[in-house]
Amino acid sequence: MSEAKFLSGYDPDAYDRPALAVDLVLLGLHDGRPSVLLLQRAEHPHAGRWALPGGFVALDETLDAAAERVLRDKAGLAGIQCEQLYTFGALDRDPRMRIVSVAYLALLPERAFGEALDGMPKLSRAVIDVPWTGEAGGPVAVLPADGRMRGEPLALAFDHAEILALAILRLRGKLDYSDVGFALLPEHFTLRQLQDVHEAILGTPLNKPAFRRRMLDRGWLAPTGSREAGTSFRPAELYRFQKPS
Amino acid sequence: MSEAKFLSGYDPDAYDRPALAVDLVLLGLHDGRPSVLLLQRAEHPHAGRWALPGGFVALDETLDAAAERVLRDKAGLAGIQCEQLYTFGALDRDPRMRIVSVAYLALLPERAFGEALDGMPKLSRAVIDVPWTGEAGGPVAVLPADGRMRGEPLALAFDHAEILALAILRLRGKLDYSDVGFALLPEHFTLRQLQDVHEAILGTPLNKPAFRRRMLDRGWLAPTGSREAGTSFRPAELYRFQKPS
DNA sequence: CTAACTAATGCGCATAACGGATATATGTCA
DNA sequence: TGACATATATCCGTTATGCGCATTAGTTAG
Repeated sequence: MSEAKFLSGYDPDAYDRPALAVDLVLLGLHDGRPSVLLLQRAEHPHAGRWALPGGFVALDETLDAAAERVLRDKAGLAGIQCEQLYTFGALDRDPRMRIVSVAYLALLPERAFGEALDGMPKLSRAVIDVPWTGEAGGPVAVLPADGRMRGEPLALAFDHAEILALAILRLRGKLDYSDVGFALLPEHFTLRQLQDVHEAILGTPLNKPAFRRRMLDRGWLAPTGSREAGTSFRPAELYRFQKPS
Repeated sequence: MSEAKFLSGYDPDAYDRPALAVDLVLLGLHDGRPSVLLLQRAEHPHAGRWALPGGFVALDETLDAAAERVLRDKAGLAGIQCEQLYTFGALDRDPRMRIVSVAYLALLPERAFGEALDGMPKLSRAVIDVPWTGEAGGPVAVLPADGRMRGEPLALAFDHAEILALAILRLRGKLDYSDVGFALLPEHFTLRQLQDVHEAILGTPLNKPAFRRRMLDRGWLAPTGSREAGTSFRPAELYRFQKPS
Protein backbone atom coordinates (compact mmCIF):
# COMPACT_ATOMS: atom_id res chain seq x y z
CA MET A 1 0.00 0.00 0.00
CA SER A 2 1.42 3.35 -0.94
CA GLU A 3 1.63 6.17 1.52
CA ALA A 4 -0.97 8.17 -0.44
CA LYS A 5 -3.42 5.27 -0.36
CA PHE A 6 -2.85 4.79 3.35
CA LEU A 7 -3.58 8.42 4.05
CA SER A 8 -6.81 8.47 2.08
CA GLY A 9 -8.17 5.69 4.27
CA TYR A 10 -7.06 7.22 7.55
CA ASP A 11 -9.74 8.36 10.00
CA PRO A 12 -8.57 11.39 11.95
CA ASP A 13 -11.49 11.18 14.37
CA ALA A 14 -10.84 7.68 15.61
CA TYR A 15 -10.02 8.83 19.11
CA ASP A 16 -11.25 11.51 21.47
CA ARG A 17 -8.78 14.24 22.00
CA PRO A 18 -8.23 17.18 24.35
CA ALA A 19 -9.07 20.66 23.18
CA LEU A 20 -6.12 22.93 22.48
CA ALA A 21 -5.85 26.58 23.42
CA VAL A 22 -3.28 29.34 23.73
CA ASP A 23 -3.01 31.78 26.64
CA LEU A 24 -1.01 34.98 26.48
CA VAL A 25 1.03 36.53 29.25
CA LEU A 26 1.31 40.16 28.16
CA LEU A 27 3.88 41.70 30.46
CA GLY A 28 4.81 45.30 31.00
CA LEU A 29 6.09 47.48 33.79
CA HIS A 30 4.19 49.73 36.16
CA ASP A 31 5.78 51.81 38.89
CA GLY A 32 8.92 49.74 38.77
CA ARG A 33 7.12 46.44 39.07
CA PRO A 34 6.09 43.85 36.51
CA SER A 35 2.48 44.06 35.42
CA VAL A 36 0.20 42.04 33.19
CA LEU A 37 -2.90 42.51 31.04
CA LEU A 38 -5.91 40.62 32.37
CA LEU A 39 -9.57 40.49 31.58
CA GLN A 40 -12.36 39.78 33.97
CA ARG A 41 -14.42 36.82 32.89
CA ALA A 42 -18.04 37.72 32.27
CA GLU A 43 -19.20 34.16 31.68
CA HIS A 44 -18.93 30.80 33.27
CA PRO A 45 -16.78 29.08 34.13
CA HIS A 46 -14.95 31.18 36.72
CA ALA A 47 -17.17 34.18 36.06
CA GLY A 48 -15.82 37.27 37.79
CA ARG A 49 -12.32 35.97 38.09
CA TRP A 50 -9.41 37.38 36.16
CA ALA A 51 -7.88 35.52 33.24
CA LEU A 52 -5.12 35.81 30.70
CA PRO A 53 -6.32 36.55 27.18
CA GLY A 54 -6.62 33.27 25.32
CA GLY A 55 -8.44 31.31 22.69
CA PHE A 56 -8.76 27.95 21.05
CA VAL A 57 -6.37 26.84 18.35
CA ALA A 58 -8.13 26.40 15.02
CA LEU A 59 -7.49 23.35 12.87
CA ASP A 60 -5.80 25.37 10.18
CA GLU A 61 -3.59 27.67 12.19
CA THR A 62 -0.25 27.11 13.83
CA LEU A 63 0.28 27.73 17.52
CA ASP A 64 2.21 30.90 16.81
CA ALA A 65 -0.57 32.09 14.52
CA ALA A 66 -3.16 31.41 17.19
CA ALA A 67 -1.13 33.46 19.65
CA GLU A 68 -0.89 36.30 17.17
CA ARG A 69 -4.60 36.16 16.52
CA VAL A 70 -5.41 36.36 20.22
CA LEU A 71 -2.94 39.22 20.54
CA ARG A 72 -4.76 41.05 17.77
CA ASP A 73 -8.35 40.22 18.68
CA LYS A 74 -8.16 40.46 22.45
CA ALA A 75 -5.45 43.06 22.93
CA GLY A 76 -5.62 45.00 19.68
CA LEU A 77 -1.90 44.61 19.16
CA ALA A 78 0.21 43.54 16.21
CA GLY A 79 3.89 43.19 15.57
CA ILE A 80 4.73 42.16 19.11
CA GLN A 81 7.23 39.35 19.57
CA CYS A 82 5.47 36.31 21.07
CA GLU A 83 7.48 33.46 22.52
CA GLN A 84 6.26 30.06 23.58
CA LEU A 85 6.52 29.62 27.33
CA TYR A 86 5.22 26.21 28.36
CA THR A 87 2.32 23.87 27.73
CA PHE A 88 -0.08 23.21 30.58
CA GLY A 89 -1.99 19.95 30.56
CA ALA A 90 -3.41 19.22 34.00
CA LEU A 91 -6.63 17.23 33.84
CA ASP A 92 -8.83 19.62 35.78
CA ARG A 93 -7.42 22.94 34.73
CA ASP A 94 -10.71 23.83 33.04
CA PRO A 95 -14.04 22.58 34.39
CA ARG A 96 -15.75 22.61 30.98
CA MET A 97 -13.65 19.89 29.48
CA ARG A 98 -10.12 18.73 28.99
CA ILE A 99 -8.19 21.70 27.61
CA VAL A 100 -4.46 21.73 27.05
CA SER A 101 -3.10 25.24 26.80
CA VAL A 102 0.09 26.48 25.22
CA ALA A 103 1.17 29.58 27.10
CA TYR A 104 2.92 32.39 25.26
CA LEU A 105 4.89 35.28 26.67
CA ALA A 106 5.08 38.73 25.10
CA LEU A 107 6.74 41.85 26.44
CA LEU A 108 5.01 45.16 25.90
CA PRO A 109 6.79 48.48 26.06
CA GLU A 110 4.78 51.15 27.82
CA ARG A 111 3.37 52.49 24.55
CA ALA A 112 1.95 49.14 23.46
CA PHE A 113 0.61 48.45 26.93
CA GLY A 114 -1.29 51.73 26.95
CA GLU A 115 -2.49 51.17 23.40
CA ALA A 116 -3.99 47.86 24.41
CA LEU A 117 -5.66 49.35 27.47
CA ASP A 118 -7.16 52.17 25.42
CA GLY A 119 -8.27 50.01 22.52
CA MET A 120 -9.76 47.20 24.58
CA PRO A 121 -11.82 48.55 27.49
CA LYS A 122 -12.26 45.11 28.96
CA LEU A 123 -8.56 44.72 29.61
CA SER A 124 -7.10 45.77 32.92
CA ARG A 125 -3.60 46.25 34.14
CA ALA A 126 -2.59 44.26 37.19
CA VAL A 127 0.64 44.54 39.11
CA ILE A 128 2.46 41.30 39.84
CA ASP A 129 3.73 40.78 43.34
CA VAL A 130 6.64 38.37 43.37
CA PRO A 131 7.31 37.25 46.94
CA TRP A 132 10.48 35.29 46.13
CA THR A 133 13.93 36.41 45.10
CA GLY A 134 16.24 35.21 42.39
CA GLU A 135 15.09 32.12 40.57
CA ALA A 136 13.65 30.38 43.56
CA GLY A 137 10.22 30.17 41.98
CA GLY A 138 6.87 29.91 43.71
CA PRO A 139 3.46 31.50 43.57
CA VAL A 140 2.86 35.14 42.67
CA ALA A 141 -0.03 37.47 43.46
CA VAL A 142 -1.69 40.08 41.24
CA LEU A 143 -2.94 43.40 42.53
CA PRO A 144 -5.17 45.95 40.81
CA ALA A 145 -3.01 48.68 39.32
CA ASP A 146 -5.56 51.45 39.06
CA GLY A 147 -6.57 53.18 42.25
CA ARG A 148 -4.71 52.44 45.39
CA MET A 149 -3.33 48.95 44.83
CA ARG A 150 -4.18 48.09 48.40
CA GLY A 151 -4.64 44.66 49.90
CA GLU A 152 -7.07 42.43 48.06
CA PRO A 153 -5.19 40.46 45.45
CA LEU A 154 -7.21 39.55 42.38
CA ALA A 155 -8.56 36.02 42.03
CA LEU A 156 -7.19 34.42 38.90
CA ALA A 157 -9.10 31.92 36.80
CA PHE A 158 -8.02 28.39 35.93
CA ASP A 159 -4.30 27.76 36.44
CA HIS A 160 -3.36 31.22 35.29
CA ALA A 161 -1.54 32.05 38.50
CA GLU A 162 0.77 29.16 37.76
CA ILE A 163 1.32 30.37 34.20
CA LEU A 164 2.10 33.85 35.43
CA ALA A 165 4.59 32.55 37.97
CA LEU A 166 6.40 30.58 35.30
CA ALA A 167 6.49 33.63 33.04
CA ILE A 168 8.26 35.65 35.73
CA LEU A 169 10.68 32.84 36.38
CA ARG A 170 11.50 32.46 32.69
CA LEU A 171 11.90 36.20 32.27
CA ARG A 172 14.30 36.48 35.18
CA GLY A 173 16.32 33.60 33.84
CA LYS A 174 16.66 35.03 30.36
CA LEU A 175 17.33 38.60 31.38
CA ASP A 176 21.09 38.29 31.84
CA TYR A 177 22.08 36.53 28.70
CA SER A 178 19.44 37.54 26.18
CA ASP A 179 18.00 40.71 24.78
CA VAL A 180 14.54 40.44 26.36
CA GLY A 181 15.13 43.54 28.49
CA PHE A 182 15.05 45.78 25.45
CA ALA A 183 11.60 44.57 24.44
CA LEU A 184 10.15 46.56 27.35
CA LEU A 185 11.77 49.84 26.28
CA PRO A 186 10.98 52.33 23.57
CA GLU A 187 13.26 52.60 20.58
CA HIS A 188 15.49 55.18 22.26
CA PHE A 189 16.28 54.88 25.94
CA THR A 190 18.83 55.81 28.57
CA LEU A 191 21.03 53.45 30.53
CA ARG A 192 19.08 54.36 33.64
CA GLN A 193 15.84 53.26 31.99
CA LEU A 194 17.45 49.99 30.99
CA GLN A 195 18.63 49.50 34.54
CA ASP A 196 15.14 50.28 35.84
CA VAL A 197 13.77 47.53 33.61
CA HIS A 198 16.28 45.03 34.92
CA GLU A 199 15.64 46.00 38.51
CA ALA A 200 11.88 45.73 38.07
CA ILE A 201 12.15 42.28 36.59
CA LEU A 202 14.70 40.99 39.05
CA GLY A 203 13.03 42.73 41.97
CA THR A 204 16.36 43.85 43.36
CA PRO A 205 18.54 46.97 43.05
CA LEU A 206 21.65 46.75 40.91
CA ASN A 207 25.02 48.43 41.13
CA LYS A 208 25.06 51.30 38.67
CA PRO A 209 28.65 51.40 37.36
CA ALA A 210 28.81 47.63 37.09
CA PHE A 211 25.55 47.52 35.20
CA ARG A 212 26.66 50.25 32.79
CA ARG A 213 29.91 48.49 32.09
CA ARG A 214 28.30 45.12 31.47
CA MET A 215 25.75 46.56 29.08
CA LEU A 216 28.23 48.68 27.16
CA ASP A 217 30.80 45.89 26.94
CA ARG A 218 28.18 43.58 25.49
CA GLY A 219 28.16 45.69 22.34
CA TRP A 220 24.40 45.75 21.88
CA LEU A 221 24.02 49.46 22.55
CA ALA A 222 24.50 52.10 19.90
CA PRO A 223 24.61 55.71 21.13
CA THR A 224 22.26 57.91 19.14
CA GLY A 225 24.11 61.14 19.85
CA SER A 226 21.02 62.81 21.24
CA ARG A 227 20.04 63.17 24.87
CA GLU A 228 16.87 62.85 26.84
CA ALA A 229 14.78 65.97 27.23
CA GLY A 230 12.71 67.49 29.99
CA THR A 231 14.98 66.82 32.91
CA SER A 232 15.94 69.40 35.45
CA PHE A 233 19.42 68.01 35.65
CA ARG A 234 22.03 66.67 33.32
CA PRO A 235 20.27 64.70 30.56
CA ALA A 236 21.48 61.21 29.81
CA GLU A 237 22.66 59.88 26.48
CA LEU A 238 20.00 58.05 24.48
CA TYR A 239 20.90 54.61 23.19
CA ARG A 240 19.41 52.31 20.60
CA PHE A 241 19.39 48.52 20.74
CA GLN A 242 21.44 47.02 17.97
CA LYS A 243 21.89 43.27 17.83
CA PRO A 244 25.53 42.37 17.26
CA SER A 245 26.20 41.41 13.66
CA MET B 1 -27.47 30.67 35.51
CA SER B 2 -25.18 28.96 37.95
CA GLU B 3 -21.79 27.69 36.96
CA ALA B 4 -22.92 24.11 37.46
CA LYS B 5 -25.90 24.59 35.18
CA PHE B 6 -23.73 26.21 32.56
CA LEU B 7 -21.32 23.32 32.59
CA SER B 8 -24.02 20.69 32.19
CA GLY B 9 -25.17 22.33 28.98
CA TYR B 10 -21.72 22.80 27.49
CA ASP B 11 -20.87 20.84 24.35
CA PRO B 12 -17.18 19.94 24.31
CA ASP B 13 -17.32 18.80 20.71
CA ALA B 14 -18.59 22.03 19.21
CA TYR B 15 -15.38 22.66 17.31
CA ASP B 16 -12.88 20.55 15.43
CA ARG B 17 -9.56 20.37 17.14
CA PRO B 18 -6.02 19.21 16.41
CA ALA B 19 -4.84 15.88 17.70
CA LEU B 20 -2.33 16.03 20.56
CA ALA B 21 0.73 13.83 20.91
CA VAL B 22 3.96 13.63 22.88
CA ASP B 23 7.36 12.81 21.42
CA LEU B 24 10.34 11.78 23.51
CA VAL B 25 13.94 12.72 22.96
CA LEU B 26 15.83 10.04 24.88
CA LEU B 27 19.41 11.20 25.00
CA GLY B 28 22.53 9.37 26.03
CA LEU B 29 26.20 9.37 25.18
CA HIS B 30 28.12 7.11 22.83
CA ASP B 31 31.85 7.36 22.17
CA GLY B 32 31.95 10.85 23.57
CA ARG B 33 29.10 12.13 21.45
CA PRO B 34 25.41 12.64 22.16
CA SER B 35 23.16 9.86 20.95
CA VAL B 36 19.44 9.27 20.83
CA LEU B 37 17.01 6.36 20.80
CA LEU B 38 15.08 6.08 17.55
CA LEU B 39 12.76 3.56 15.99
CA GLN B 40 12.33 2.87 12.33
CA ARG B 41 8.77 3.38 11.19
CA ALA B 42 7.24 0.21 9.78
CA GLU B 43 4.01 1.82 8.65
CA HIS B 44 2.87 4.82 6.74
CA PRO B 45 3.31 7.66 6.92
CA HIS B 46 7.06 8.03 6.50
CA ALA B 47 7.56 4.27 6.48
CA GLY B 48 11.24 3.39 6.74
CA ARG B 49 12.29 6.68 8.23
CA TRP B 50 13.47 7.09 11.77
CA ALA B 51 11.30 8.63 14.43
CA LEU B 52 11.35 9.60 18.09
CA PRO B 53 9.20 7.39 20.29
CA GLY B 54 5.82 9.04 20.71
CA GLY B 55 2.13 8.57 21.19
CA PHE B 56 -1.17 10.34 21.41
CA VAL B 57 -2.31 12.01 24.60
CA ALA B 58 -5.39 10.34 26.02
CA LEU B 59 -8.32 12.37 27.28
CA ASP B 60 -7.75 11.34 30.85
CA GLU B 61 -4.01 11.66 31.18
CA THR B 62 -1.80 14.66 31.72
CA LEU B 63 1.01 15.51 29.34
CA ASP B 64 3.60 14.31 31.82
CA ALA B 65 1.69 11.06 32.28
CA ALA B 66 1.55 10.55 28.53
CA ALA B 67 5.31 11.05 28.33
CA GLU B 68 5.84 8.52 31.12
CA ARG B 69 3.55 6.05 29.41
CA VAL B 70 5.46 6.32 26.16
CA LEU B 71 8.70 5.97 28.06
CA ARG B 72 7.40 2.77 29.60
CA ASP B 73 5.66 1.25 26.59
CA LYS B 74 8.09 2.18 23.86
CA ALA B 75 11.39 2.23 25.73
CA GLY B 76 10.69 -0.12 28.62
CA LEU B 77 11.93 2.45 31.11
CA ALA B 78 10.54 3.82 34.34
CA GLY B 79 11.73 6.32 36.89
CA ILE B 80 13.51 8.52 34.38
CA GLN B 81 13.17 12.27 34.77
CA CYS B 82 11.20 13.67 31.83
CA GLU B 83 11.16 17.40 31.15
CA GLN B 84 8.96 19.29 28.74
CA LEU B 85 10.99 20.73 25.89
CA TYR B 86 8.73 22.59 23.46
CA THR B 87 5.44 22.20 21.66
CA PHE B 88 5.49 21.84 17.90
CA GLY B 89 2.43 22.89 15.96
CA ALA B 90 3.28 23.39 12.29
CA LEU B 91 0.32 22.66 10.03
CA ASP B 92 1.96 20.03 7.86
CA ARG B 93 4.20 18.30 10.33
CA ASP B 94 2.18 15.08 9.98
CA PRO B 95 0.55 14.16 6.65
CA ARG B 96 -2.23 12.15 8.29
CA MET B 97 -3.89 15.06 9.98
CA ARG B 98 -3.22 18.06 12.10
CA ILE B 99 -1.16 16.87 15.06
CA VAL B 100 0.35 19.11 17.68
CA SER B 101 3.15 17.45 19.57
CA VAL B 102 4.58 18.25 22.97
CA ALA B 103 8.23 17.22 22.93
CA TYR B 104 9.84 15.88 26.09
CA LEU B 105 13.51 15.47 26.88
CA ALA B 106 14.94 12.72 29.07
CA LEU B 107 18.57 11.93 29.81
CA LEU B 108 19.56 8.29 30.05
CA PRO B 109 22.69 7.12 31.81
CA GLU B 110 24.49 4.36 29.97
CA ARG B 111 22.77 1.65 32.00
CA ALA B 112 19.25 2.85 31.17
CA PHE B 113 20.19 3.35 27.54
CA GLY B 114 21.39 -0.23 27.24
CA GLU B 115 18.41 -1.52 29.15
CA ALA B 116 16.07 0.14 26.66
CA LEU B 117 18.02 -1.24 23.69
CA ASP B 118 17.96 -4.76 25.12
CA GLY B 119 14.31 -4.71 26.16
CA MET B 120 12.95 -3.13 23.00
CA PRO B 121 14.53 -4.70 19.91
CA LYS B 122 12.93 -2.14 17.63
CA LEU B 123 14.86 0.71 19.20
CA SER B 124 18.17 1.76 17.74
CA ARG B 125 20.89 4.03 18.95
CA ALA B 126 21.86 6.88 16.69
CA VAL B 127 24.73 9.28 17.15
CA ILE B 128 23.93 12.96 16.82
CA ASP B 129 26.26 15.05 14.73
CA VAL B 130 26.11 18.67 15.81
CA PRO B 131 27.77 20.84 13.15
CA TRP B 132 27.56 24.08 15.13
CA THR B 133 29.38 25.26 18.23
CA GLY B 134 28.15 26.94 21.36
CA GLU B 135 24.51 27.91 21.32
CA ALA B 136 24.42 29.00 17.73
CA GLY B 137 21.72 26.50 16.91
CA GLY B 138 20.93 24.97 13.53
CA PRO B 139 20.21 21.58 12.04
CA VAL B 140 21.76 18.37 13.33
CA ALA B 141 22.33 15.02 11.63
CA VAL B 142 21.94 11.51 13.02
CA LEU B 143 24.26 8.64 12.14
CA PRO B 144 23.82 4.95 12.81
CA ALA B 145 25.79 4.02 15.94
CA ASP B 146 26.22 0.32 15.37
CA GLY B 147 28.73 -0.76 12.77
CA ARG B 148 31.07 1.75 11.32
CA MET B 149 29.07 4.96 11.58
CA ARG B 150 30.12 5.89 8.08
CA GLY B 151 28.53 8.49 5.84
CA GLU B 152 24.84 8.06 5.24
CA PRO B 153 22.93 10.02 7.85
CA LEU B 154 19.56 8.56 8.80
CA ALA B 155 16.42 10.11 7.38
CA LEU B 156 14.21 11.35 10.18
CA ALA B 157 10.44 11.33 10.06
CA PHE B 158 8.13 14.33 10.48
CA ASP B 159 9.82 17.35 12.07
CA HIS B 160 11.87 15.20 14.40
CA ALA B 161 15.17 16.63 13.19
CA GLU B 162 13.98 20.01 14.36
CA ILE B 163 12.95 18.59 17.74
CA LEU B 164 16.32 16.94 18.13
CA ALA B 165 18.16 20.14 17.29
CA LEU B 166 16.20 22.04 19.91
CA ALA B 167 16.93 19.33 22.47
CA ILE B 168 20.66 19.74 21.94
CA LEU B 169 20.38 23.49 22.14
CA ARG B 170 18.42 23.34 25.36
CA LEU B 171 20.79 20.82 26.88
CA ARG B 172 23.84 22.94 26.10
CA GLY B 173 22.15 25.95 27.58
CA LYS B 174 21.25 24.27 30.83
CA LEU B 175 24.50 22.42 31.34
CA ASP B 176 26.39 25.20 33.11
CA TYR B 177 23.91 26.29 35.67
CA SER B 178 21.82 23.21 36.34
CA ASP B 179 22.38 19.63 37.36
CA VAL B 180 21.42 18.00 34.05
CA GLY B 181 24.95 16.71 33.55
CA PHE B 182 24.60 14.28 36.42
CA ALA B 183 21.55 12.64 34.86
CA LEU B 184 23.83 11.02 32.29
CA LEU B 185 26.12 9.45 34.87
CA PRO B 186 25.79 6.46 37.14
CA GLU B 187 25.35 6.98 40.85
CA HIS B 188 29.09 6.98 41.51
CA PHE B 189 31.39 8.68 39.04
CA THR B 190 34.77 10.33 38.73
CA LEU B 191 35.46 13.94 37.91
CA ARG B 192 36.92 12.84 34.60
CA GLN B 193 33.66 11.10 33.71
CA LEU B 194 31.75 14.24 34.59
CA GLN B 195 34.06 16.26 32.41
CA ASP B 196 33.61 13.78 29.57
CA VAL B 197 29.87 14.28 29.80
CA HIS B 198 30.24 18.04 29.62
CA GLU B 199 32.65 17.84 26.73
CA ALA B 200 30.38 15.48 24.82
CA ILE B 201 27.38 17.75 25.23
CA LEU B 202 29.23 20.97 24.48
CA GLY B 203 31.25 19.39 21.71
CA THR B 204 34.40 21.11 22.86
CA PRO B 205 37.31 20.19 25.15
CA LEU B 206 37.47 21.80 28.57
CA ASN B 207 40.35 22.80 30.79
CA LYS B 208 40.81 20.14 33.43
CA PRO B 209 41.88 22.04 36.57
CA ALA B 210 39.37 24.81 35.94
CA PHE B 211 36.59 22.29 35.46
CA ARG B 212 37.50 20.44 38.64
CA ARG B 213 37.56 23.60 40.68
CA ARG B 214 34.25 24.86 39.36
CA MET B 215 32.51 21.58 40.05
CA LEU B 216 33.96 21.16 43.52
CA ASP B 217 33.29 24.78 44.46
CA ARG B 218 29.66 24.37 43.46
CA GLY B 219 29.21 22.05 46.41
CA TRP B 220 27.11 19.46 44.60
CA LEU B 221 29.72 16.72 44.80
CA ALA B 222 30.12 14.44 47.78
CA PRO B 223 33.22 12.23 47.80
CA THR B 224 32.36 8.62 48.53
CA GLY B 225 35.78 7.68 49.88
CA SER B 226 36.14 4.83 47.41
CA ARG B 227 37.98 4.89 44.10
CA GLU B 228 37.36 3.57 40.66
CA ALA B 229 38.61 0.06 39.90
CA GLY B 230 40.15 -1.62 36.91
CA THR B 231 42.49 1.11 35.83
CA SER B 232 46.11 0.53 35.00
CA PHE B 233 47.03 3.81 36.60
CA ARG B 234 46.13 5.84 39.61
CA PRO B 235 42.38 5.38 40.21
CA ALA B 236 40.29 8.49 40.64
CA GLU B 237 38.08 9.34 43.58
CA LEU B 238 34.44 8.41 43.13
CA TYR B 239 31.88 11.13 43.79
CA ARG B 240 28.16 11.17 44.33
CA PHE B 241 25.78 13.92 43.26
CA GLN B 242 24.20 15.63 46.22
CA LYS B 243 21.91 18.58 45.64
CA PRO B 244 22.77 21.44 47.98
CA SER B 245 20.36 21.67 50.90
C1' DC C 1 62.31 -4.91 44.53
C1' DT C 2 62.72 -1.06 41.65
C1' DA C 3 61.99 2.01 37.94
C1' DA C 4 58.98 3.63 34.34
C1' DC C 5 54.48 5.06 33.17
C1' DT C 6 49.91 7.18 33.40
C1' DA C 7 46.49 9.86 34.93
C1' DA C 8 44.62 12.06 39.25
C1' DT C 9 45.33 15.69 42.24
C1' DG C 10 47.13 19.99 43.99
C1' DC C 11 49.60 24.54 43.51
C1' DG C 12 50.62 29.03 41.71
C1' DC C 13 50.38 32.78 38.69
C1' DA C 14 48.57 36.00 35.12
C1' DT C 15 44.46 37.77 33.45
C1' DA C 16 39.80 39.07 33.25
C1' DA C 17 35.18 39.98 35.47
C1' DC C 18 32.89 42.21 39.14
C1' DG C 19 31.10 44.88 43.23
C1' DG C 20 31.45 49.05 45.10
C1' DA C 21 33.08 53.64 46.43
C1' DT C 22 34.57 57.99 44.82
C1' DA C 23 35.62 61.71 41.79
C1' DT C 24 34.46 64.49 37.70
C1' DA C 25 31.44 66.31 34.01
C1' DT C 26 27.35 68.57 32.34
C1' DG C 27 23.10 69.89 32.11
C1' DT C 28 18.96 72.94 34.60
C1' DC C 29 17.35 76.40 37.58
C1' DA C 30 17.36 80.20 41.02
C1' DT D 1 27.06 82.91 38.37
C1' DG D 2 26.67 79.34 41.56
C1' DA D 3 23.91 75.58 43.72
C1' DC D 4 22.08 71.24 42.52
C1' DA D 5 21.11 66.61 40.64
C1' DT D 6 22.31 63.15 37.97
C1' DA D 7 25.17 61.17 34.27
C1' DT D 8 29.70 59.51 33.34
C1' DA D 9 34.55 58.13 34.31
C1' DT D 10 38.25 56.34 37.28
C1' DC D 11 40.09 53.50 40.71
C1' DC D 12 40.75 49.57 43.82
C1' DG D 13 40.16 45.27 46.19
C1' DT D 14 37.97 40.72 45.63
C1' DT D 15 36.78 36.88 43.20
C1' DA D 16 36.42 33.81 39.24
C1' DT D 17 38.88 31.76 35.32
C1' DG D 18 42.53 29.96 32.02
C1' DC D 19 46.50 27.42 32.06
C1' DG D 20 51.04 25.51 32.94
C1' DC D 21 53.53 22.67 36.09
C1' DA D 22 54.79 19.96 40.14
C1' DT D 23 53.33 16.17 42.97
C1' DT D 24 50.95 11.92 44.14
C1' DA D 25 49.45 7.21 43.86
C1' DG D 26 48.36 3.53 41.67
C1' DT D 27 49.83 -0.36 37.84
C1' DT D 28 53.07 -2.77 35.00
C1' DA D 29 57.57 -4.24 33.17
C1' DG D 30 62.13 -5.69 34.05
